Amino acid sequence: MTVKCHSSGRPIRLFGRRISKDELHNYIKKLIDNEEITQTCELSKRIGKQPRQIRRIMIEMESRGLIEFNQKGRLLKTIEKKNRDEYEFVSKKEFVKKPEIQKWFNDCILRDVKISNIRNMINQVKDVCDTLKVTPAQMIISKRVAVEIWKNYMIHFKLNHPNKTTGSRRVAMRNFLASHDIIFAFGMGKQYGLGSEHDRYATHAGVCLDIDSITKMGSLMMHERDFESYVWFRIGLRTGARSSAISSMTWERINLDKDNFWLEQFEIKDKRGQTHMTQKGEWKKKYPPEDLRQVLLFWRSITNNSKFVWFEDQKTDAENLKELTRIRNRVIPKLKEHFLKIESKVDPNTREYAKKRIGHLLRHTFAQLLKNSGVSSDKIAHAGGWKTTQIVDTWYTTISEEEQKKMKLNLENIECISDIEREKITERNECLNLQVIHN
DNA sequence: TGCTCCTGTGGAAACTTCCT
DNA sequence: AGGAAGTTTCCACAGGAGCA
Repeated sequence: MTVKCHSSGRPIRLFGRRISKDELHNYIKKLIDNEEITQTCELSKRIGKQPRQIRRIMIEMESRGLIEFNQKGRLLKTIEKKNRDEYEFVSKKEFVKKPEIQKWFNDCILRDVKISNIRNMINQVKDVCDTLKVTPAQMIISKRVAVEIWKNYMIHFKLNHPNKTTGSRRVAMRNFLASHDIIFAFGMGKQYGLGSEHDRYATHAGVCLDIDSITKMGSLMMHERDFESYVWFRIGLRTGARSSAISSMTWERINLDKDNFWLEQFEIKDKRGQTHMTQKGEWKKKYPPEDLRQVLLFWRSITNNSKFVWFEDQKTDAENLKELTRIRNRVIPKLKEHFLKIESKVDPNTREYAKKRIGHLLRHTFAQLLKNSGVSSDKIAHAGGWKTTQIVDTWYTTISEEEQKKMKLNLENIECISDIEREKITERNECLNLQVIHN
């Protein structure tokens, strides 16, 4: 009924003045475009009409193509708007308004630290303040005071949480202190419990799904017709990519030609200057085996996504980035479910890791299986997109037992026994033989 | 004294899980 | 669902050890 009324073109009041529907639409569009207001309630306040009424007008505007909605019927946000919202959210907090934290916050922004990481660090330092009932200003009176406060906090923390890691807290505290010129010479932070050593250095090197478990997991997924997980699983095992790189794959970056099969994945962990969906990172070109080409052909045949491998294009980068999270949150728990059905057959270290990070286990498996088959670390580093072999050797792979046994054989073939030792060994063996005969 | 090799250190990004 | 809390990677370089 209301729609009918509007379609007749009856004038609408805006701030008491009679205007046409077009004029109202234009007014709202200006608010959305110029002031980046995307919330219905916020618009309703600005215009002085009920949110429900605004909502109806917005639906009309959408049908006329003036504005765009995402799949949930909300106004599309741009990535710039999303970022500004996040910065605003953090800077509005009481703790961040304190001048010492404000300065630190600004320093982080200047250094291009990601807002999510800034927020994490601020919360860590806030915990120190809350625990010991001190203010940020009190913490930075002097280096001595800062160290004393930190020591007290660590004692309290370790007594209450003996099993929790402390690395990120140490880094956050140092970061905060550095903003106020309290810095430690290289290697000296450790003396005050403020070193940056890793909590668990490379404890998961060598975790790897064996071929048998891989086959079983794959069969389970296919049997349950969980094709999405299966395709993800196979891409992970064949490319060694991180979950963010898998989830952001696009069809245009995949060449499915039989004789020239390659694909590109966008890794964001290091900012290298290239951009994909507004994130900085680097495209890595990979040449996976034919079996993955078949899997991808199959996946394309049962899905209709034209741009992205995993989801429909959501029109803006901000919305697409949300989709990356969604697909990850959907697939990885499913992978874990499948894993739990075969877990008893996997070695303990791998099992423990798989329960924590099944998605990343695929990357570990990729590296370790290549290592087991005799591929050198620098080639693995190149294939998996690591900058150097350091990470491959320390965090991912160990020399397999099989390789060590092979080396043993090699060593046995290299003579290094003196004549005297050889004679003694022969004598001893003869003695033993005699004893055996006597017994 | 200067070179190479190697490990430790620093800083932070990515990611998972917990909580509301 | 989204933020807070917590865990695991990742790169790059400082600086010590060994050597000529």
